[in-house]
Amino acid sequence: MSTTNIVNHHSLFDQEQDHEIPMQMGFNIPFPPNMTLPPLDNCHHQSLKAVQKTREFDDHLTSSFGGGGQLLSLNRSKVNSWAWGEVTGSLIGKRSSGGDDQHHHHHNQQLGVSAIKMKKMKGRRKVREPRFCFKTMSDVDVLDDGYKWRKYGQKVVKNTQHPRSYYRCTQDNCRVKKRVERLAEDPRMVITTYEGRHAHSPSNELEESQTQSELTNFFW
DNA sequence: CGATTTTGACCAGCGC
DNA sequence: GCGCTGGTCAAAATCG
Repeated sequence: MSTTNIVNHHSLFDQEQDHEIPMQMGFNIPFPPNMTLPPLDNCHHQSLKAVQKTREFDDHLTSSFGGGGQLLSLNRSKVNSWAWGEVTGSLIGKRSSGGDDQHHHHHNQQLGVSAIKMKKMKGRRKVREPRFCFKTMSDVDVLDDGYKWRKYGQKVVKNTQHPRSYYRCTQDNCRVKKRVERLAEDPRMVITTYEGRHAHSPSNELEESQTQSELTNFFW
């Protein structure tokens, strides 16, 4: 059961016009998909407010959806995403974490880079990549979001029972990553965190239902 | 046999 | 500096 809870969310969104949703939800961040610009901080807050207004989220942006919806919360980090890469847009320095990331993450995160890549990346600056996560009640860990992912790591994080899995988009030149873990306090919950934006479409030829594609557009 | 997962090693950042 | 931690690599194992 609950193969893709995400499908259930559709019922909540379908009355909305497709092109309206991303703006309202704030995930359509006004910077190009090649991620040369940071996910502007101020955009963050406004989006959340928009979410509340539009979707009647509560103050903590946590809410149960009706009709069997299982997306319980949405969260978007404004300062905790970091990456290495070329910078063609605005540069940003490191800023302190505002503690706005997932409540279950008690600290700032920085991306690790391999030694080889490190050499290549020498001299380049840090750029933040957009990141957001959501909590889902689900039996399956990996929700089908229309993209293809390859697992590249698994780690047991401190103070948690369940390991965290790391995935990368299989598309060439797409460095979007996601990680999946179960909430320690409630193992029924799956936390999915996306990092970066796809510079391509899901390209999931078959079995991409309309529900899924709509949701895909909605999120990323 | 190519694609993907598994898994320990390795690395950078951080706090002390 | 040292140890801890989370993120990534990469070789081997496994899958389809």
